[in-house]
Amino acid sequence: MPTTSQDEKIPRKKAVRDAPKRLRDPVQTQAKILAAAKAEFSKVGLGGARIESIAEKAGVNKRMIYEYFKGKEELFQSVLEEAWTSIRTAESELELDHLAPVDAIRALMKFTWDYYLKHPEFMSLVNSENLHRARHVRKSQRFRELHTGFIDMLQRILDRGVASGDFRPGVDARQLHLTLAAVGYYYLTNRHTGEVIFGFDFLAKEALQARLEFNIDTVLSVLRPR
Amino acid sequence: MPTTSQDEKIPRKKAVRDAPKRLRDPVQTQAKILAAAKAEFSKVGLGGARIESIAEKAGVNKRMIYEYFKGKEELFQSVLEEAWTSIRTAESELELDHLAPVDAIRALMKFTWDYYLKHPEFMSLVNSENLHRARHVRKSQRFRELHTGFIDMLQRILDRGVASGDFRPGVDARQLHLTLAAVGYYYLTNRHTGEVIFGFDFLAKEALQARLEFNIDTVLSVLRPR
Amino acid sequence: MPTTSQDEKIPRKKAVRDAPKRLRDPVQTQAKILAAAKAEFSKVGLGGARIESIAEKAGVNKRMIYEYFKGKEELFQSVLEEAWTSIRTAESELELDHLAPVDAIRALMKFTWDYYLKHPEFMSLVNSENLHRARHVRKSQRFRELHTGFIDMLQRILDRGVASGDFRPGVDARQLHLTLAAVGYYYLTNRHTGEVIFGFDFLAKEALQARLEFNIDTVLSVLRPR
Amino acid sequence: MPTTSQDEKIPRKKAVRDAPKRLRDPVQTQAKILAAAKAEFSKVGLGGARIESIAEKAGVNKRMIYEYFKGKEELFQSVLEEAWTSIRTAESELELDHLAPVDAIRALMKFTWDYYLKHPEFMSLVNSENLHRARHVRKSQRFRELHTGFIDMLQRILDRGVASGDFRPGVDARQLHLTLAAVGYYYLTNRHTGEVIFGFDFLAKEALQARLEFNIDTVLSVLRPR
DNA sequence: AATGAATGAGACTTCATTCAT
DNA sequence: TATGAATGAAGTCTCATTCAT
Repeated sequence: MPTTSQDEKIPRKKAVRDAPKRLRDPVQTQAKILAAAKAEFSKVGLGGARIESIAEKAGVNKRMIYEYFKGKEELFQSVLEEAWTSIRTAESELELDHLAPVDAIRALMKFTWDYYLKHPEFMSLVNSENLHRARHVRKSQRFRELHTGFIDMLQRILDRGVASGDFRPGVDARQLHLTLAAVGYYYLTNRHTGEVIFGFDFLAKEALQARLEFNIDTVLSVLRPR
Repeated sequence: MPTTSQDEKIPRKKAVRDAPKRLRDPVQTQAKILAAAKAEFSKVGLGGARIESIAEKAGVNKRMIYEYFKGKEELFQSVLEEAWTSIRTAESELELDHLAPVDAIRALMKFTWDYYLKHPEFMSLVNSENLHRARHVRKSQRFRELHTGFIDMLQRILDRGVASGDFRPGVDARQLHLTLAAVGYYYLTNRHTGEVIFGFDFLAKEALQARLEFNIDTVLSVLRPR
Repeated sequence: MPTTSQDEKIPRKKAVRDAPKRLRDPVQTQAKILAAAKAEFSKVGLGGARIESIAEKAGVNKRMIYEYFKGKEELFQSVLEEAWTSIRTAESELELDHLAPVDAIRALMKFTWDYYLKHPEFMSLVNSENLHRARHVRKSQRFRELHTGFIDMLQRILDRGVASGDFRPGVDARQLHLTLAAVGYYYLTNRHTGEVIFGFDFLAKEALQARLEFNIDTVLSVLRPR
Repeated sequence: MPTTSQDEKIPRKKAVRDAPKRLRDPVQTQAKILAAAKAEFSKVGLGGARIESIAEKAGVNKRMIYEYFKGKEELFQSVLEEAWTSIRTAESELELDHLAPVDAIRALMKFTWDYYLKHPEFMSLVNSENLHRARHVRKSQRFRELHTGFIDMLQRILDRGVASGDFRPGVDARQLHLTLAAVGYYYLTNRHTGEVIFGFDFLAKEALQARLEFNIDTVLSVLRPR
C-alpha cells in the first residue's frame, strides 16, 4: 500500500467533476507524504522529525500518515526504501558493462558524486539509519532485494580491467565500492564542520571539481598495476 | 539518598580522602554529565537525546545540567568541543615530524583508525553536528583554535616526502586529510547498513585488518610518484 | 472515559440533541477553557496561574489549551478581551442617551457598581494586566475597537447636563469616567486589606449601600454647578 | 529577626579591617534583600517573583533569604509591612492637625498623590496583597498596630471643618479616606490600560497636574455644605 | 555570616497517536 | 478517503528550598 506507482492514471468514476483540488487521490497523497517525510527526516533526523511538520509540508491531514504508513518508524522505513531504490535504480541505468573498465570506474564515480550533490538528503538518511544501527532497513525485504547482484556489477568491471591490464588483480570489489563512495560521501556529508575547520567553501565550483578529480585519481591509483 | 550520612561530624581535612562517592564536587559532576551526554547524543542524536536520560546515566540531578550547561544545545556544544579536543590532542601527541614520511602517513592512518574504533561516539557526534549544519561548533571559539596549525603538520609530512622522493608533488594536504579520514570513517560509521547490504561482519578482526590495509594502500598509492 | 458509548450508530442529525456532554464541540471547549482561565487568572494572577489547573477546571485536556490559544500569554490576552467585551457590551445596552443627565450618571454608576460586584474577576484581571503594563491588550486590535466612541457617550451626557443646567461646564469626560470607576473599584478591589485596616465587613449589605450612595453623591457633587 | 532597625551601628570587633566589601553585615544584607524583594514583587507579583532574581538584585546569596526571612511568603509579608510602615510614617509626619481643615485635606491629598508617584511599587504591592485576600497582612500584628488611630486623624479634620463651616456634617471619615485614595490610586495603578483606552500619556506633567486638581476638587465638592 | 552545590516537584509545552464524524 | 478534535505521555526547563562547607 505504501508503494507510490507514479504512472497509473485511475479513471475515477467517469470523472464526474474535474476535481479542482485533487481531493481523494490516495496515490498522490502517499507520494506527498513520502516527499515531505524525506525532507524532514533528512533535515533533523528521526528523533527530531515531527509528524505534524511532515503533514503540514505534505499538505495533508496528520491522520493520513497513520492511515498509509502506520506510524513514524514505518514511515521512516518507507522513506529509506524509497531513497535507496532511487539511487540503485539510477545506478543500474548507467549500463557500465558497456564501457571500458577505466571509463566505467570514472562514470560510476562521477554518477555517485553527482547523485550525492543532487540528493543530499540521501546521505543524511543513510547517516540517520546508521545512527539507529540499521534497524529499519534490516526489517525490509525490499531493501535486501535491492542489492542482490549489486556488487557483481563492480566485480565484472574489475575483472575486465584485470584482463585488459588496466587494473591490478586482487582488489576486493566491496572494498573498492566502499572507498569509491567514501571519498565523495565524507567530503559532502561533513562539509559543514569541514568548512569551519578548513575555512573554505566546500561547495564552490572549483572545490567540487578539484575534489572529484582527486577522488577519481585516488581510486584509479589503487587499481593501477604496480 | 544523595547524602552519605547525616549526623557524623567529620573533622575537617583530616581524613585523607576516603569518601568513595565524592559529594559536592562540581568538577566531577560536570565531567559525569559530559560523559553521559556524549554517550546519549552519539546514540540517538541531538533530537533524540533526552535530558532526563543523560541525568540518570550521569547519576546527577537533572537540574545540574542546567546549572552547568544552560541547556541541551549548549550541552551538545560542550560535548562536541570535548570530543574534538580529545582527538586532536591525541593526534598531536603522535609527533609525526619525527617519523619518515611514509611511516608518518601509516602512523596517522593507524591512529585515526584506532581512534575511531575506540571512540565510535566521535563519528556519531560529527555526523550529528553536520546534520545540524555545524551550528554549534561554528559558535565555538575553542573549536576554531583547536585546528589552527592542524593541517600544517600534514603539509610538513608531504613536503618531506616529496623531498625524499617518496611522494609525488602537488598533492593538497587538505584533500589528503579528507581522504585519509574518509576511507576509515565511512566504513565504520555506515557499517550497519553496510552489513545488511554486503552481508559480512564489518567489525570482524580480519575485516578490520583488511580494511585498514586497503586504506593505507589507497592513500600511499595516490601519493606515490608516477 | 471521554467516549460516551462506542458502538452505537446514531442516525445523523436525528436526535434533537440530547447528548448531555457534548463531545467534540470546539466552540464549547474553547468557552469552557476561557471561563476556567478567567477564574484562575483572576484568583492568582498571570504568574500564579497554572495551565494544568485551568485544564482541570475546564474539564478538558491540557493539550486543547495550546490547540486553541497557543499558550499561556495568548490565553490571558483572550481572557482580557472577553472580559472587557463583556462589560462594554453590557454598558452599551444601558441606552443612557434616553435618560435625563443626572439619572444617566446614577444609572451608569449603579451599573458599574453592580457589574463589579457580580464580576469581581474583572477587577482582578484589570489589576493583573496593569501589573504587566498592559502588554497584552496593547497587542489586541479587538481591544482598541472596543473603546472607540466609548467616551463620547459620557461626553453627550455631560453636554446635555450642562445644557439643562444640571451640571457645570468644563468637566472632562475622561476625568469623570476615571473618578466614576475609581470610587467603586478601589473600595471593592482593596477590600481585603481595607477590612483589616478599618475593621468592618466591606461586603455587608449596608456597607455596600452606603458606599454606593457616597460615591454617587461624590460624583454628582463635583458635577454640580457652583 | 527580619526587622531592619536601620539606625544602629554595631561596632564590629573594633573594626580590625576596614572591610572594603562590606562583608558580613546582617543589617545591610537584610535591607538589601527587602529592597530587591519589594522591586521584584511589585514588578511581577507574588506568583511571578523569583527568589533567585531577588537574591541577584540584592547582590546576596540566595541562602541568605531563607536565613533572614524563612521563605518567599514570609519575605512578602515583610515587604508589605515595610511598605505600609513607610507610607504611614510619612503621613503622620504631615502634622495635619496644625492646618486649617481645607488645607489639611489638600495637603493629605497632595501627599498621597506624590507618595504614589514616588513609590509606585506601593500600589502594586497593595494590589498583590488584595489578590491574595490580605492573607499576609492579616497575620501581621505589626500591620494592625500601624493603623490604630490612623482614621482618627482624618475624623479630627472633618470635625474641625464642620465646626468652622467649611464642611458639611455627616461625612464618614472612612468613606472619605477611601475616596481620597481611590481617585489617585485608580488613575495611577491602571494607567497602562488607561493609556491604551484613552490614548494619552497619563504621566505627562500636565495630565498629572490636571488629575490632582480634579481629584482635590472632587473631594472638596463632596465635603462642601449644601 | 555567607556561599555554592544539590534536589525534587512541578511548570509550560510538544509529541505521536487515536477517536468520531 | 479525509479531517478536526481530543488525549496521555513525555520533553525541556524552572522553582523554592535544603545541604555541606
